[in-house]
Amino acid sequence: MMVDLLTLEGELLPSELERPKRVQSRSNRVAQTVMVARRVLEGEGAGALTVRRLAEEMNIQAPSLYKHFSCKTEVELALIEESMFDIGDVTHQALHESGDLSPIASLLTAYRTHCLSHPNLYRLATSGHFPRENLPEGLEAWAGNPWFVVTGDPSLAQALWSFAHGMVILELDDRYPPGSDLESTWRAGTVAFEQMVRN
Amino acid sequence: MMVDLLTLEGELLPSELERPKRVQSRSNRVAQTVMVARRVLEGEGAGALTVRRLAEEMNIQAPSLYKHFSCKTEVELALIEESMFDIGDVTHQALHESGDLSPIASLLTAYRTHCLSHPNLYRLATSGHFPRENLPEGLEAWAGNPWFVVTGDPSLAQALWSFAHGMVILELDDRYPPGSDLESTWRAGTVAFEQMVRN
DNA sequence: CTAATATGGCTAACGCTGTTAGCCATAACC
DNA sequence: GGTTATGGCTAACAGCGTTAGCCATATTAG
Repeated sequence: MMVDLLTLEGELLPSELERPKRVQSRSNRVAQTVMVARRVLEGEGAGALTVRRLAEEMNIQAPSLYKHFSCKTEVELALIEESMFDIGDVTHQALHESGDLSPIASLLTAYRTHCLSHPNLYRLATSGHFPRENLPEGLEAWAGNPWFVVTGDPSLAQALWSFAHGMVILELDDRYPPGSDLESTWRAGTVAFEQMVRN
Repeated sequence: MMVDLLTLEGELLPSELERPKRVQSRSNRVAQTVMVARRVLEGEGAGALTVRRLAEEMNIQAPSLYKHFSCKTEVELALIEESMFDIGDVTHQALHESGDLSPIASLLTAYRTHCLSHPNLYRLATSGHFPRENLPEGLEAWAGNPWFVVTGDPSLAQALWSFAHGMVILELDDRYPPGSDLESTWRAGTVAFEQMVRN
């Protein structure tokens, strides 16, 4: 992982990458479809996100959508891209508004709060095959950079992100035994990684 | 989380729970179906696991399967149960065969190795809605116990498991940037949690 | 031993999914 | 003004999980 460095507050910190641009701008109809898709997905879950349902929401017939998209996964790709931009924005912001929290705690809190409030979008964006080739260049690196910033180490960054994703996805899927004190679990993980950057 | 304690090697360690029994034994045809389902799923992925395909493998017609299962998810439930037993066995064994590794390192290594070598079964067992109500009583607690044993604390146990699951599922879905040094990432996470139990 | 019942196959079909082919009206362009 | 691209439409296909209903065999009850 190649990363530029700059001096910030006397410490060597990874520079913040530039927010990438979308590959190609969307036509009106495409943008509208993605909007509708997002609303349906977030409101009613992946099961409701069907081609016919999207068409119905736009008052056209299902096959007409194929004049704008080559397949359903292309719509989902747009949603994944939006989700990654959103998460990137939220996590970058958490770096600048840590308050009295440690950078790691701030990042984790922001990540958890945002992702849990967009469960279906998060699941879509983080489960199954990752369409790396069809995403804007630099998006993945930009979205992942905050994890590197707060740890200062690529391996620790990935480990921290893995912990955060595991927590979120398991919480979303109701995977922890009933009555689990997840606040405490987040705290335990936070401390574990905080201890790693102090040394 | 209520856990019995016993004295082991001078330390207070959580007792190992008893391996639960299956709720009801399977008829021949049911057992055969689950076997076939597992083979198809592991060999060709979730997309190949269709009712018609299962029937074809057994030389019967698709609707005939409904004489043995009320729905497809019941077959998947059996696979989830098997997967949890397998993972539980592997992780419990890792506790007794740590070698020169720390208990945490041993557990994580065993978990990673096993889960990565059964990708489709792991995805099925750990993604989406968790059918807690339809699993054998005690299975969840038994399978989760090793995480508690190596940490000595429920919150730390859940945090460690979340890290491990995040790592495995993200690795399975090819979610880490190409060229990532995942060995190093596992090591970083391992150290982070090991440091938490020393203190 | 016979009659009733349960077991486990079968075919046909339904409603849903994503998707394709092909037709046609309007809009834009040389 | 003729040509082409845009973006609708209907009809239809294959595959999905699933249901209804029929029927032969196996098991059990009287």
